[in-house]
Amino acid sequence: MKINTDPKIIDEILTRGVENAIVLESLRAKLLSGKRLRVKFGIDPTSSDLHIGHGVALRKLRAFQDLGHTAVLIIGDFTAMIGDPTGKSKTRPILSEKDIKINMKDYIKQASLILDIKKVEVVYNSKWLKKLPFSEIYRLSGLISVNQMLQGNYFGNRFKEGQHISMHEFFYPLMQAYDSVEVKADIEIGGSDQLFNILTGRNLMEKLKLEPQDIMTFSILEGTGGKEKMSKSLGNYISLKDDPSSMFGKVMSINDSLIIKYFTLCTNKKIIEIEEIEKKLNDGENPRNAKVVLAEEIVSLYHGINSAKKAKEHFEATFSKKEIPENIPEVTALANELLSEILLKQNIISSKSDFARLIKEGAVTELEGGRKITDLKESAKSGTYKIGKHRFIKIVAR
RNA sequence: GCGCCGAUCGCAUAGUGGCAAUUGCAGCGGGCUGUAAACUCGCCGACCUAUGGUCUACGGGGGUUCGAGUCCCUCUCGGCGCACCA
Repeated sequence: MKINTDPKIIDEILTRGVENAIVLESLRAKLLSGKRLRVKFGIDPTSSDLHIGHGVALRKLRAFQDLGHTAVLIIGDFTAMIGDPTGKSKTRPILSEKDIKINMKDYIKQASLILDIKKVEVVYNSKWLKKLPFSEIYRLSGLISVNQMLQGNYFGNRFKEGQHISMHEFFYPLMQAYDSVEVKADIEIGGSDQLFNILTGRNLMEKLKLEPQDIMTFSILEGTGGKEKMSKSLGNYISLKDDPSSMFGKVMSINDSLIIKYFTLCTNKKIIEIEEIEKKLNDGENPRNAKVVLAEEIVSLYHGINSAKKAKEHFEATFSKKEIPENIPEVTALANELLSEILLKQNIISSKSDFARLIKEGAVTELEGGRKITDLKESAKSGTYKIGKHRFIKIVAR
């Protein structure tokens, strides 16, 4: 495949959602040169699914692919065992090999939702890191200065505050850096929280008299709550594996202030169109409308346009018009069985005390009769029940 | 090895010997509507014969006390400092 050097496309790659481009002019020159570049993106299998925050970098990687460059996807099966200390105030627990294997299992499958996976060079960093003899690690770590490690970044803060820093944590940036050496990266991309690690790669390559990689980092995508970065452990993430409906719903639930950022980072909408939307929002247009467009865009990227349309209909029926959704889970109830017991068995409520609270708050309704349940000892009758805003269950009594 | 500090409900935090325990985040519910947003009010250990009652909970074990998250002893884990060694 020939390398596309269209300056317009290159310009968008270099700017859209980009926080740091180091060195910008070198990047541009490389991309314009027509040379096939090796673009590295590393991801640690620390959780079992990828979310649209990962999608930001993966989509950028795809953009490079579309120009004809080589995407090098590093699965950090080795680094995951140590745990990236970035942004953590505490040392991260070391994951077991077993956990990592489970997590790795369908990373590739998920990544292929975005990447042209046949053309991706997928590599596992245990391949080289596992074999590195101590003498070599000793030599490599000699090339990185502790002063640098402690300057300004998270290690620095922890050091100043007198918090524990384990020696092994210093190896994380070093390992990530060594990955770059091993795969001969021309460019490494990642979230802006990875800047220090990626810079260490650039640094190490220089010390080893290699052409140093250039760097692109992207703004970190906030999760649905709007404050914290999207992450599985915070439960504020939109997974690439989410089914169309819940993906749609989660996008609808993002904080209004994130709409433009999501458009920029998570969709292919043209910049001009995004600016148009932004203008309308500033003019007081209902953010809901922008979010519907956003949700449809995002869902169709991962599930196709038809599923996206269906998800939209489903959402509007359920939440805008408050209709009863289709596909409500159905259970059969035994005679005299209590409603609370059924809900508990179905994991819809967490305890009978929980049920008592919900009843007190008027959250349980029997839909056909439009009747609020007020009795704790209500026995299960046939009907559709709604618990809160989005928990539904259909009961068939025998 | 010595010394100091710490361990509380998912996370983070408060806690004079009367505590199912403060506050923030997250979560859940009601209201409102623009939606699973924002705002607002409320909830947020379990169980029951349920405007009350019982049980279980502040790292583990023991003790003092009418009563212990709070005091004492001990163990475990973690952090920091010092010493030692190079």
